[in-house]
This record gives sequence, C-alpha cells and structure tokens, in this order.
Amino acid sequence: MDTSPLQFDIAPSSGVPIYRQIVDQVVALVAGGRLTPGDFLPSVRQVAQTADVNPMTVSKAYGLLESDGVVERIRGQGMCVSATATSGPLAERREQAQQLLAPAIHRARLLGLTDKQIRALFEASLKDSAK
Amino acid sequence: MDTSPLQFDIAPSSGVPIYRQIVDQVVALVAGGRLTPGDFLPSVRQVAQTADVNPMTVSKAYGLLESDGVVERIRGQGMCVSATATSGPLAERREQAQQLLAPAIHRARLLGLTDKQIRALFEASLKDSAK
DNA sequence: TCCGGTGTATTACTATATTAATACACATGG
DNA sequence: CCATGTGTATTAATATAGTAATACACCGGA
Repeated sequence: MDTSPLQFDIAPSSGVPIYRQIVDQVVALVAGGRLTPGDFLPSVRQVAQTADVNPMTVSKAYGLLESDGVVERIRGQGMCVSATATSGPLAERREQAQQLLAPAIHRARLLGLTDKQIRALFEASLKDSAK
Repeated sequence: MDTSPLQFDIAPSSGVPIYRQIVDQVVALVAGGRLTPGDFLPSVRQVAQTADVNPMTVSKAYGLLESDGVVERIRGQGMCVSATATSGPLAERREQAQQLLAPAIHRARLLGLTDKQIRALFEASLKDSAK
C-alpha cells in the first residue's frame, strides 16, 4: 500500500463544511489527472489527524466520494481511486475553475481593488502555488 | 430613504452559509468604499425575496453586521452603514482578496490547468466582472 | 499468531443554519 | 388616519455538520 503524501487544504473558517472541502479537492485532483485509478488516498485517521478533525467527518467525505463512484473503500487498505474515475474534459475543468475564480474576482472588486491590483495579486498567487 | 440598487450574490450551493455570504459581501463593500456611512442596505424583505431565503436569515446577517459595528439597524427605515464604518487600508484589502484568490488558483491547479489556461480564465472573469 | 494499519458501526450529543408565521413597533407620506 | 414600507420577537421545527468513544471486521507483513 503506497502511502500517498497527498494533503488536503482544509480552511475551517471558510464557512464551507469540512467534509465538503475534502470531497471538492479529491474531485478536482481526479478531474485534473493528479489522482488516477488505483491511487490511494490518505487514510481516514491520517487526514483526521492532519486536519485536526474527527475521523467520522473524513469518513463522511470519503463515503460521498464512494457514492459518486470516484473512489472505492477497501477495508483494511484504504480508499482507492476507482477504475471508472477519469480525468474530466478540459472544457469542464475550465468551467469549474471559472466558477471559483469569478466570485473571488468579484469580491476583489467589492474590496475596491483596481484591475491592476487584482492582476498583481493573481500573479503572485499563481507563482506561490507553483510549488 | 434611498432604495439602494445593491444586490447580493448568493450561491446557495457553495457550501457557505447564506447569512455568511451576505455579511462577507457587506464587509467587502464597506472596506472597498462602495458603501459609505449613511448608505442604506436593501431591506430584509427585499433581500429575502431576491435571494429566495427566509427574512430571518437575512436579519441574522444584518444582526451580525450590527454587532460588528458595520451597520446600524433603524427600525422602520432599514439598515444604515455606520458612521464608524470606514474603508479598510489597501494592504488589508489586498490581503483579503489574496485569501480568496489563492485557494481558487490552487484548485485550478488541482484541476490540471496550466498557468496559461488559468491566466486566460482569470482575464475573462476580470473582463466579465467589469460590468 | 501477532502487530500495526485500514475503514465501520453505533448511539448520542452538541452546535449551527434555516425556516415558518404572525403580530408588533416604528417610520414615512398622502 | 390609512397605506406602505421598515425591522423584530417568538417559539418551534427541521436539517445539517461535527463530534465522541470504542470495539469490530478487514488487511498485510513479519
């Protein structure tokens, strides 16, 4: 069993339920091809510890992913990305990213930032996330 | 009483509680200087109708804003931006926008998009939000 | 077999979010 | 005064989110 170094970004104060954040990230990783069939996710206990949440919360996320056919839960081994889980078409992935970027940009405008300022922030974040 | 054409963007499926979305947007509008002391927010009933949520939910958001000193609730008139509510320093506003942009960009990467693709999406969204 | 890991079941609990409905107090304008 | 708007109080309900604790079943390796 290959222990994945994968870590989920959980922002507890973001207002989005924890389990939902996990689900969303796994879905994105699979859609983007960074998780492929046969890959294992970090265990319920690992994620719970790393993110400092209850294991059952993580299990809930994984349960939803299983219902969606993204992963298969293998007792004793862990969560395995399904054979049927394929990366998404580019257009779809674009659309999903757009739906995250657009509100963020809109909020930046509400905050009174100019296009130029928003652009600078964007480029900085893009660079930061390159690691 | 000046009826504000202001409308809140409420994304029910985003996972962020509705009242929280309202609060965040008002805070951003004030920080960005687009709402200034003496301005009135749309009424509880207006927002509830527009967003198709219960008035008490909106009232909750407004109540939190009042507790934070952002608005004053004037019975019979509506919600008025407080005299003490001032736009935030640029650095703070930048920081806030960054905290929204960074996760969105990170997710875009998880989705397997290249920098170039992310940039194109960003520019498109920036243009769209210019209206 | 033992050990260390995997996920699960289970019941109960707490906290939060949202809603309902309706009458009330307040404000403004005619 | 009436009409139309404002926010509020109130009690109760439902749904959701997260947690606790612990033992169980399963798995793989030594």
